[in-house]
Amino acid sequence: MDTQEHPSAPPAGQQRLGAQERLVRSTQELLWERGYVGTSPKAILERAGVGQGSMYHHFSGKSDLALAAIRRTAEDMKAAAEECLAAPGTAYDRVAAYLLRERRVLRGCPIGRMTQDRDVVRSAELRAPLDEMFGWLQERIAEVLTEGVRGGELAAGLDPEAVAATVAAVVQGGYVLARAADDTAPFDAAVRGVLALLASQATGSAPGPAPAAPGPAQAPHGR
Amino acid sequence: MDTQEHPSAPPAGQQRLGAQERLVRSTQELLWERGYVGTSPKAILERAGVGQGSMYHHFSGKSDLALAAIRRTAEDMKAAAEECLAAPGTAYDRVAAYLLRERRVLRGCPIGRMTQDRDVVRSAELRAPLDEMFGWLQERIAEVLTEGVRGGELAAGLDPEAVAATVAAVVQGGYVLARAADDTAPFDAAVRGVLALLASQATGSAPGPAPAAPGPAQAPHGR
DNA sequence: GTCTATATGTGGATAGAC
DNA sequence: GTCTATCCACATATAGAC
Repeated sequence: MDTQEHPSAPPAGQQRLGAQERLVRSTQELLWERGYVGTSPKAILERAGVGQGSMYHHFSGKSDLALAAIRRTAEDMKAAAEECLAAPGTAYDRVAAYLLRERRVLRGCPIGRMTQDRDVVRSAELRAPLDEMFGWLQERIAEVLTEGVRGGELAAGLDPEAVAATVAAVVQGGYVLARAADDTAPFDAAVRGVLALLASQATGSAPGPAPAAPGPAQAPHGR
Repeated sequence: MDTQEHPSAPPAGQQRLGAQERLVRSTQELLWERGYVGTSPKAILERAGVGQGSMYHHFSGKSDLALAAIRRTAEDMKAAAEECLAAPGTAYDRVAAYLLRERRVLRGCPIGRMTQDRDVVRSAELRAPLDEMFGWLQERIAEVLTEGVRGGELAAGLDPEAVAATVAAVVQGGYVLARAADDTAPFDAAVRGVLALLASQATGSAPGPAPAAPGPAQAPHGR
């Protein structure tokens, strides 16, 4: 018989993980749903199914735990974006893959959301993962666009850094518009718009197949 | 001699206003700075320089006061945007004026920020002003672009609704990127990018002067 | 109308037992 | 390592005096 006598709350889907890992994952979820100020240690503990002592043993406090969660989320997002941007195809195709990838639009971006949280932005430590993630994203998109320009697929006058920032901004702003409307339509429209503008930068004399005008962008968005 | 005997805290800049108006303005500021969850009645009262009784006399509670503040802010934003979009000039010029207008980028958008607040988005009443404001904005930009297409200034293939959503998203997303970086540069880059893409939609055979390639977008952004 | 006093819950963390 | 008990401050609202 085990000495462990407290399966108090089986945290639905994290049964076989250690307390530390459960704490990080629960925090990731709550930060996404409620933001930093809106997330209390109590809520984290309940979701993770552990007691307070457990949390303060592994982490120095709320901000320390949030730091671990934010870092984890940023890494996850980076990996998801890289999967689209590193795919085979033209530069347009790869940027389109990133823009059209399946997203639960109405939930918003777990990293972008942190940006609206005063306590996060004011802490150099908590802000660092956001800065690093978005910096990387813009550079990576710019790289793809630069390849497109060098390969003759995209117009030589295109400014890769500026358009990369535009692409990243459209996604983040699309979330904002969609949440205001409680409808994914504005997100889809914004993506469609920037893709149409980008498509018109295709030279048509590219090595690869020229991108067709983007369709209605019927990405399978969840709620 | 006046019976009023409590100039307890002169609320810096709102001296001559009634308590109700001071409460609304203080709430507008605090919602912008800290969001809905991060704003306590106590903080509002302190900034407004009034007591609790005063607040609960004019408003039923925090959410009621927030509603008044959000409505006010949405109206203000609408007026500011209309000023740019209704200006004389080509469609490109008017959209550019909106995108390049002076903004305190690192503070973010007071309306867009509400979008990240769970309690706001989940309340139909609190979300309504956001929905209405962003809906109006996108329609208004689309109108301007439609005029540009009809007048032959912009390419006939341009989709005004989609590009309008893109423009609105670039602004909102630009705020997110800038706050993550604690630097206005990503905002400026995103705006520069979308303007360059839009400029390439100009036919060059327009009635008005064809827009020059957008410059470095040295808008006088404050911190 | 506006103020102060009071009430109840929660936020975030510490102490110390097992 | 993990739990429970305890602590103080604050969030939000009500009651009632002036």
